[in-house]
Amino acid sequence: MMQPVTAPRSLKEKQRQEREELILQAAEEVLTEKGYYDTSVDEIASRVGIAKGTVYLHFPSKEDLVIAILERNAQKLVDIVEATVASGSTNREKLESILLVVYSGFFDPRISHLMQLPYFVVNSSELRRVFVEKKGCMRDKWDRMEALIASILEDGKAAGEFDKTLPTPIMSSAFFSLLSPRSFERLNANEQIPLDEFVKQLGRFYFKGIAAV
Amino acid sequence: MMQPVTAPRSLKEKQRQEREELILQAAEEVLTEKGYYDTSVDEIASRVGIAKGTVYLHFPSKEDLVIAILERNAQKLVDIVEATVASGSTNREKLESILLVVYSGFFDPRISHLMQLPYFVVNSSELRRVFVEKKGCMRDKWDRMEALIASILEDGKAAGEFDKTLPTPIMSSAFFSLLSPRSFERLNANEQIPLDEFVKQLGRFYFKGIAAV
Amino acid sequence: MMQPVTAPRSLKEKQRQEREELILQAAEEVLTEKGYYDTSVDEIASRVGIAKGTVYLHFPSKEDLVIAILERNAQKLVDIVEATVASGSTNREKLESILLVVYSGFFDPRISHLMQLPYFVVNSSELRRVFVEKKGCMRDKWDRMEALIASILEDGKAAGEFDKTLPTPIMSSAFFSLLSPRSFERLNANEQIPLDEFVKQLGRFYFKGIAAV
Amino acid sequence: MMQPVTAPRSLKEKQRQEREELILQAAEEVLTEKGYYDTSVDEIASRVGIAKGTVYLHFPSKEDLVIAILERNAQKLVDIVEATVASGSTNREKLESILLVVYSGFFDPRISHLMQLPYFVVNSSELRRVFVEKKGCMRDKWDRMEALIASILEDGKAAGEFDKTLPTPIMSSAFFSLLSPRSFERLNANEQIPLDEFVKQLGRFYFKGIAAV
DNA sequence: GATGAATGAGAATTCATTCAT
DNA sequence: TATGAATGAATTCTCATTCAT
Repeated sequence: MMQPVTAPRSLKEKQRQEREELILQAAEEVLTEKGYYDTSVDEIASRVGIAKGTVYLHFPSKEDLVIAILERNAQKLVDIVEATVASGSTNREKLESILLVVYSGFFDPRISHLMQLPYFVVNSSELRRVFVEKKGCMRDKWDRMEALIASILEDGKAAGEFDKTLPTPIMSSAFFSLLSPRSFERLNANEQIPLDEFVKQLGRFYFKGIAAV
Repeated sequence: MMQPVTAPRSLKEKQRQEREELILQAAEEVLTEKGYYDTSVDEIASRVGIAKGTVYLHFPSKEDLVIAILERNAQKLVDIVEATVASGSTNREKLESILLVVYSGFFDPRISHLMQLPYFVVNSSELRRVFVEKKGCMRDKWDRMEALIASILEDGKAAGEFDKTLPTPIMSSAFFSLLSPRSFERLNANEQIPLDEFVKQLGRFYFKGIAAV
Repeated sequence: MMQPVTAPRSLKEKQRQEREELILQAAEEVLTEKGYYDTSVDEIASRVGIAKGTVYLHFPSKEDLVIAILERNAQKLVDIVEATVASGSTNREKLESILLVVYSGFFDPRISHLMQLPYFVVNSSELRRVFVEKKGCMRDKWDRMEALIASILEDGKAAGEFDKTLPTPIMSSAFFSLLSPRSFERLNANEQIPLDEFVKQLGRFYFKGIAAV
Repeated sequence: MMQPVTAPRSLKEKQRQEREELILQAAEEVLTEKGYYDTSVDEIASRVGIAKGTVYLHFPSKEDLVIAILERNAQKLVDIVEATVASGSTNREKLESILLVVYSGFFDPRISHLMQLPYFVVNSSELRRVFVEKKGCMRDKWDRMEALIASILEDGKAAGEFDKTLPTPIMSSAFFSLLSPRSFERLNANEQIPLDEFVKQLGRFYFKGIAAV
């Protein structure tokens, strides 16, 4: 009662947070390596060095754990994209830097997961159902990113940089499609193109495609 | 009397083919709904209205069944794309018609699966291993499609239609990225854009992006 | 009615018998190679070159098929032993020749099965139950052989050749124990002893053991 | 306080050992009753009163469980035989006491399994493969027993007790053949001979058979 | 809180047996 | 009569989840 509201509590709480973070990291790791079904709670726990049961003190189910990861990643992505956008001056620069950051992230494990993981995970009736139910969380963030891109595009149109006759949704949709690092992965497997060259040319193509006439 | 010699044989064989077709269809259905791991052989069988064991008379394992579906789909896709390309006259028309046929197929269940299924299925360490081993089959077909697109793009460059300074791999990679009907699905969920309008604008954007200067 | 009792009937019947014989042979072959559970009706049928269902026209179940084989083998063994005994003149010669014929048979596939098969097959609750029930058939033959051996031993005792103070059941039991070619198999794997030398020495040992004092 | 340091550890460990022992016992029981193939992991578990999955916490597979039983039994048998041999003074006494202990064990379930189980189990192509691979374990112990018997026989020969002209392998092979309690089982079913009388007479026969001339 | 042993539903696969053709 | 496709019970093994310690 007289206790400081956050002191002893928050010590425990901090430890708790740290452990949860470790679980999330380990889970993300295994998940990316093996996909949803080949990831066992056992392996996650043993990578963290804790017991299986402890995982369940933090997340009510394997499913919830995975959802938590995806949500967190979605948030991270939004943050990165928003920060990136803020750093660009022109509308084109803003979009270019998003392109660059996402593709660079392909080799930066802290970022590459953000785009890759959903592909690895989404394929399960269980999880898909959740995505629909959790619209409030996951979907929200995705929508926010789309809105951000759309606003940049609209700004560009208003400024006469981008083609007014091309519907913004098409522009935005194309932009997202080009963002998937899978294209580059496949490309890179066959012909060795340096990443920055790839991104540069992709940008050239994209901005020519949406350029005002 | 006038019957082909293979009559009695082919009767049995025809029934066998029909049943196999039913299994493949049911499996494809469940697979698309639920993904590889949540699809049980039991459910496939019961959708066809046969016993579990019967499935194993046609396919030695669940894995083989899925592989068969993917291979068949890859072949169908190649066939469709090749036929589509043949029907176009200019290089642009050829690519435009591929775009159209793939997106139209989105609502034609016989075609929509072709592009969607691999995404749902590929995410399992088991199956991914198979894809590497089966390179001779699956990968071959995919490579063939890429080669086809690339050759159209090269022709276009030679003819002065497309931008010679843009590397063909980038053009081709971008083209494939835009092909994924997922973009449209997401788009369509939010804003109601008619499919043909979507494809038309996407084509406009793409060809402006790769147009010769 | 007026038909010859055995003519058209017996043609069919003969073919039937022949086929049954083929089935029995194939089954015995596979059974010896793989044991009861690893032998599938499918494989038996395909070795004969007939359909699985046809096997069931001859034998109501896999179990019955195996029982039939064992019974037939028991009969063959009895026949061989009885013929062998008849050919010997002294009691010792009679037993010696049984020893020899059984061990020689170890390399004669037509005989080796007779002693080996029961060991391969008997280990299944199903079959053991049957052995008890079918006492009338299998057991009978075995008993008959034991009686035959016992009578030779009794004769030998009466003739003053064998030890009267050694109970016949012990003599007979020991004789049967020594008959199992498995001992020789194991022995032969380690140290290379020629079969006839083995049998000779085994006989020497046995007859010294039961010799009259 | 006075407790050994290993207390808490060893409590868990002890329980684990106890449960494992129960599983081994139940498995041995069912195995002896039904043979390898008719023994299901389910039944073993339900005899112990635990869930199927729990069996797999102790043994990675049904096969491993059975191997564990056989190895343990082989070890027990070796131990018993070695102890028995040590207690005898003359070479004859040593062999006699082995005979006695194995046959007595026929009614002592803790011992009878040792000789019976291999016969019930070995007949499965699966397991036979394992026996070859695991030569280092199972076979080793069997070889050790054979070596022990052989050395007793050799000693007896050197001491002038046993027949020098009879090859040791034949003597040893005959001894092992006579050891199989199956002979007695059959005998006992027909004529009621007391066990110790049986063993006494069998010994008389055997030692007369190998006696020096 | 943390643990990890125990659970048991569920999945893939096999194969003796049946029966329509 | 012969066939072999179809059946489905049974088996092994896995793993998310629970709960007594």
